[in-house]
This record gives sequence, structure tokens and C-alpha cells, in this order.
Amino acid sequence: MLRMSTLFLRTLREDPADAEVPSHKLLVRAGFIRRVAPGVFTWLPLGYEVYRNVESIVRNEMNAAGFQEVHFPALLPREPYELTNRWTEYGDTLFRLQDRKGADYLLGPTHEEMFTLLVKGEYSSYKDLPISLYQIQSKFRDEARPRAGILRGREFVMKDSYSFDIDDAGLQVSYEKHREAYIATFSRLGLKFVIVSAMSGAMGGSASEEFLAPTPVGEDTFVHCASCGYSANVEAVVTVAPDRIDASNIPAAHIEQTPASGTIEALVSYSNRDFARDDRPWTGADTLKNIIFVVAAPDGSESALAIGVPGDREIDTKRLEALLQPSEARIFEESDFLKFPKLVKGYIGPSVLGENSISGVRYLVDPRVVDGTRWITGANEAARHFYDYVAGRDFTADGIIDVAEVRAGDLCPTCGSGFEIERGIEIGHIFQLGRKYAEAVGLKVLDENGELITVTMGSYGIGVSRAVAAIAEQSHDDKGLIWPREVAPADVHLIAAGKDDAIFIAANKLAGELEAAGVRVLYDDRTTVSPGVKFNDSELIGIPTIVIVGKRLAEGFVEFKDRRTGERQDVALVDAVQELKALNEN
RNA sequence: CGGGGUGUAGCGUAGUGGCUAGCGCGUCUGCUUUGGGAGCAGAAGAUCGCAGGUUCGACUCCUGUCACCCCGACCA
Repeated sequence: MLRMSTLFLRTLREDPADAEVPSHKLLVRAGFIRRVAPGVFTWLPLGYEVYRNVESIVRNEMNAAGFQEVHFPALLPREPYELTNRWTEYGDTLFRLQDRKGADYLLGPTHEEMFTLLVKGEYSSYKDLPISLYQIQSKFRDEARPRAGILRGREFVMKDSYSFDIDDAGLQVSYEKHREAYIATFSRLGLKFVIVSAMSGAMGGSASEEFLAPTPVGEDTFVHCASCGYSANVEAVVTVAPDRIDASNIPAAHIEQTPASGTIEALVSYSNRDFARDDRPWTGADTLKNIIFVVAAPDGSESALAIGVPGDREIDTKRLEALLQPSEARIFEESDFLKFPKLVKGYIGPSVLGENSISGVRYLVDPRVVDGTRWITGANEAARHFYDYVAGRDFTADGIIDVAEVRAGDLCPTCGSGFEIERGIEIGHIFQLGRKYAEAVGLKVLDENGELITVTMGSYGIGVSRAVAAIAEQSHDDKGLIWPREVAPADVHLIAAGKDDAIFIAANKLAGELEAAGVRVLYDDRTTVSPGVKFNDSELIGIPTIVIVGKRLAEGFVEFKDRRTGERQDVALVDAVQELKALNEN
């Protein structure tokens, strides 16, 4: 039993100045967490209670799925991360340190290498597989910008699992098992979530899905189709390419003077005035905008890449980076243009783009640029544009690249209706890693023919500490937190409201009986604060059921209040234990 | 790393060169109070982020520096 009179707790009446999002404000105000350093937090007793509940649900579901728990150190030597090149590739995000001898260490940001090496050290036969191992561990990432309290810290707790299989079919099975376990876990945590297809990101590999908890403060943007249920991270959305168009009736391409056409808007309004089309007005979507990037490969080599998108859309750099991984892209600067005299900034057009063109710059276009589409696009001379420049007839790109910004109303690749755009917190991520890490560390086993085969892996993460914040984010009101029963710091928040000895005697007795009945109780036994303070604290803390022993005690009643709905009802004191026990069993 | 902002008591804040740095919350003492963050009386608590400079005088102006927050680029 937690007693408020002695509990290490100080609730705050005002929001902390450095908090922006509701979960951060409320977790601090309710005395669940305190900041120690940017992105680094201490769990206070109530917060730690919630954290442990979340952790034990996660552990419980992992065990139920047949995965086995191990525990690696957070402090790791450099060498394993050299094998996979991540000592370098992780860059500044890695917390590095040295021991007294000057040997390099790191604080683990994730543990693929360690798990892979562990299995390599113990197992060497196909008969040992499949196996899935997991740990619940603090991870350290020196994020460029930690934010939103515990939602994105530099030290955070993650449950990470890894599956080891001898072939792709096995990996598929392991992946599905984790997927099921994740669904069970997040459901029990009381989180609303969607599963979206995702890019595999820096980890390499193929199939990948994210579990996102929808909330306005989420850092991930995803699309959702209300009619067929398709969901995808914006990075992974597949743009629907229109059908090819018969271009035989389109006039021949011609170059026109287009003064003051530095922006798409100016170009469109100018075009409608002086070069109106026969059927309808020109729009930004009729212009083909060509943006040049410098793509830097991990080995440092650079190359130019031209991307053509409809003029009414920007290039989504997140989508671009995701596609180019592990290379990085930056937009052309003045100094880059000097190296490519054929490229006239602001008037770049397909006629000088492409691997076989005079510029030699690789040219990729948006999927909407199908054969027969008719464009206004740069003529590679200042203040000049091509009109009726038709894809497939007047130019051909080197390929397709799907990196234009995604918008609400864009077409769902599955059913063709318009989809919506929402934000979510990434609470879990599962993906089929494949053999990347197994190859890097040499994890092979003998198959039934006595041949060495490389193991194939899956990798699966749950942000455990983040889940606490995600729950808070999804479940609160203007008065405070509202915890789902299974993660709440207690089942019942018992308040002794009044000053009569009789009230405290009855409340003490009830608290004891509840505890004996296995109901977790937070008992506000403070004699020095007024009932109003206790009520406000109980709403801020967010335990699902509030029981008040107060003015109706004389008639033999206590009051039950549901934190979420605010509903109150009087219950006979003699029935209280039984009823509260029953609440727990639902 | 780019852009913006802020550093004053445990928390939230006021203070445009001039007296002893002010207020609310919280804390402590005493009395009163107990169904919606109580009242009265008193008290403790601040090297005004740090360093340097200008000035008779700096929380206030200048320079530098550090830290933190927010928006972007990157991630459970």
C-alpha cells in the first residue's frame, strides 16, 4: 500500500516551463518523473510503478510467445561494432567513452551485434534453430535533439528481440510470431495503435512494419485509408502511377519566352495568360520541376542526381533519404552549379538531364510522370520554358523515384480512394533483417547436408519507457492523467475526506481490507490537507477508481468515482471491498 | 548541424542604469480551518547561468562563453 502521508511525492500546481506536450507536463506535474539532464529522467515512485507495470506486461507477452530473456551490459566494447562498421556509421549519435587504458567503449544504442555474436558463440547447428532472444535494457543515443520529455530521451528503455532462422520461410514465421506478440502487448497496455508498413531504415533488410500510437504530438507521419484500412509510413507510401496517355493529339513541343517565371505560381499564371491551353487552365501540377541533389555515398564519393516532380509538390527529404540509405543527399548549391554549366538554375529541364545527355546527370522522375503526360518544364535557358513537352515522346528519364511529398487526398495504392494523413508515436518496430549482421559477424550453422549456411535474422523493438509516455499522451484530460487499470500505479485511490476520527478509522480499515484482498491501494491518509487538494491530486495522478470516505460515512456509504468518466456512485461501506475486487477482475 | 527563443529561490514568474531584487505556489512555526488546490500572523530560502568590459553605480548596457527550450534535418 502506498500512503500519501509518507509517499515521496510532490505534485506541482503549474506546468513546468520546459514542457510542451501533455504527457511531459503531466508526468512532471503528477510527480512521476524528474529531469536530470536533457533527455535523461529519473523515475519517482509513482512513475516507476507505472514503468514496471508496462515492463512486466511486455516481458509477460514475450515469454508467452516463447522468447527467452537475456540481459546484455549497457557498456560495450568497440570491437563488435567495428565488425558491422557501425562504430563509424552511427556517428555522433553514439555515446563513446574510454577506459583508463584508453580503450574505446560505447553505451549500447541497440544490440544486434551482441545478440548475433552471442548466438554465434553458443550454437552451430541448424537443429538449434529457430530461436528468439530478447532483452529489456537501457539504450543510449546522443540524439541531436531530445524532446518531449520521456517520449524521446537520450537514455531510454527498449525491449529488443532478435530471431534466428535458417531460411526465409523460418524468418517469416518468426516475424509473424513477433507481430502477434506485439499486438497482444500493445492491446494490454491500453494503447490505440496502427500497424504501418515502413522502410527498414539504417538497419538494412526488407519487410518492416511500425506500430504507431496515433496522437497529434507523434513524430511519425503516416497515411491511413479509411475505406480499405491501408496504412503506411509516409516514407513507405507507394504513389499510384496513372495510366499511360495517348499523346497523339498533343501539339508538338515548343519553347516560349517566360519572363518573371522564377516560381511555379508565377509560371502558371503567366502561362494561363499568354499560352492558355485549349481544354482547361494550367496548374502547378502541369509543370515539371527538376531539382538537383548531391548524393554522398558512405565512402565519401559524390554524384549529382536530378529529380523531376510535378511543380505543385515538394520533394520530401525524409522519403528521399530513406530511399538513398546509406547515402545522404543535399540540395545543389551555387558552387555545385558552377561545375555543371549546362544546368541553368530555375530553368532546368529534361533535355539536358539523364545519363546519356550532355550533362550526364542521372535523371529520375516522379511516378506521375508517365508516358503521354504533357508538361511545362525548363528549357535550360534563363526565362525560357518548354510547353507541351511530353513524357515518352520528347524525353525519357533514367527511371522512377517516389519521393514527392505525400498529401491528404492522394490515392490509396490498394483501393484507389483518397487517404488521410495522421501523426503517431513509434512504439514498436519489427523487421526482417536478413543476413546483414549474421554475415558481418560470421554467424553460420551447419545444415542437414553438413554445409555452412548463414543464419537469417529478424529484429523487433518496443520502446518501453516511451510506451509510458505514449499511454499518457493518449489517455489524459485537462485535469490530469488517466491510466488504464493494468498499468496504473494502483487500482484504487482511497481518499479520507474530512477531519473526523471516524473517517480515518473507517478509511484505515478499508485500506487494510483492500490490500488483504489483493487490490492495490494508494491511500491518501494525509491529515493536514483539505479534501479539495486530495481530489485534485487524485485526478492528476490518474488511478482509475477513486474511493472517497467522507461525509456519507455516517450513513454507511462511501463514494466511488470513475476517473475516466467522472461518474460517481454511493456504495455501502460493507460492500466496498467486494465491489472493488470485482472491478479488478473485469 | 541550420533557424528562433530563454536563463532571476525547489517550481512558476516580475523587474528598460539608481534605495535592501518583488510576487504566486511550495517549505517551516503558531493559531484557526477540512467535500474541490483554505485563512491570519510570522520565518527560512537567490553569489540574478558563467567570465570579462563600460559606468560613480549593472539583474538591467556591451563582448564572449555555457546551458536549456522550441521549429527543422536524424531515431525505440
